[in-house]
Amino acid sequence: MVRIDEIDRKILVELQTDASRSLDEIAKAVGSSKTPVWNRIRKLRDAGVIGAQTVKLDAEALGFEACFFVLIRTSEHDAGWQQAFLKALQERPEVQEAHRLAGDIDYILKVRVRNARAYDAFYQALISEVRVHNVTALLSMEEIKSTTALPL
Amino acid sequence: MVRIDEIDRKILVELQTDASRSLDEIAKAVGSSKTPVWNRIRKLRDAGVIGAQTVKLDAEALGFEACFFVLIRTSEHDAGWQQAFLKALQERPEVQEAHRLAGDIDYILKVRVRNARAYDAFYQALISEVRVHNVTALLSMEEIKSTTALPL
DNA sequence: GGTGAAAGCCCGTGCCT
DNA sequence: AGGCACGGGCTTTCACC
Repeated sequence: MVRIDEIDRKILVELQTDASRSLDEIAKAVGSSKTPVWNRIRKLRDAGVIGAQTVKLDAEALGFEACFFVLIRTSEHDAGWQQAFLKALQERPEVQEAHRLAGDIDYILKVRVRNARAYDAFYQALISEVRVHNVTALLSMEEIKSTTALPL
Repeated sequence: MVRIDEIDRKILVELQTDASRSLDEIAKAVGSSKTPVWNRIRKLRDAGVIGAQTVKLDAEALGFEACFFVLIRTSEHDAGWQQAFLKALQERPEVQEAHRLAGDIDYILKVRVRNARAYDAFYQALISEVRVHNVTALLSMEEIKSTTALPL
């Protein structure tokens, strides 16, 4: 965990809100000026705190109208199985999130696809690649909120 | 749903991979040149297909070490309750995602907090604001994959 | 719809305080 | 470490093909 002072924090808030802002604007917003802000951003980037710069695309407008949360239970816990499962998830672009969980359910995935048929294709492909004991899919009806912003 | 041709698609792939690339680089990558690419980006932005530009921050490095998926069942389905619940979610910055679901479970949230105690504080605040019938929290042990990129 | 050039702004650096 | 000023490069526009 990195040490971050108040100005760093403000810079991150700005960048996370709108990364297209100019250095001058950010500097003014955080109460400093160009050079020090630029040095801080550079340092945060080098430290890996600031990662890739991306744009948020409108999934619905682009025809990705189905979103599933997939709860997975497995009986297999050996290293080989886990590695194969991990690889399968990394390779499939429709998997937007994957977490290993504590407790009853072993994994949760967020899967974004064009429609229910595309989800079934994904599901069939996945279970043919790796053995899973139990799969529950939760279908999203409405995305109420979606952000990657951290509550700094 | 917007009509997108092959060049638009390539531009979106480039932008969602790395939005800091220069127009020249993007133009070369998609096999076109500056001005037409710029016009397409402008059009896509105006149409709302391209949204905010953000940076990905390293949550762990910044001390956000706990991530929960929260499954919520409710018995209340009237408009007033739903509005209050929605408002509560929008206002709480630790809620990174919220979806209304089809089926047994009514809502799923993704909640990012500093630690388990912070999650409990969030949970207590939420249930004091709105009545919910049943809440299950899934604790993430490991973020295997995380992307907002659509499989264009 | 693609090319080229021109204007202005912004990034990144180096120097000075 | 913060502020200033300069050069190169990039965005954005416009006129032409």
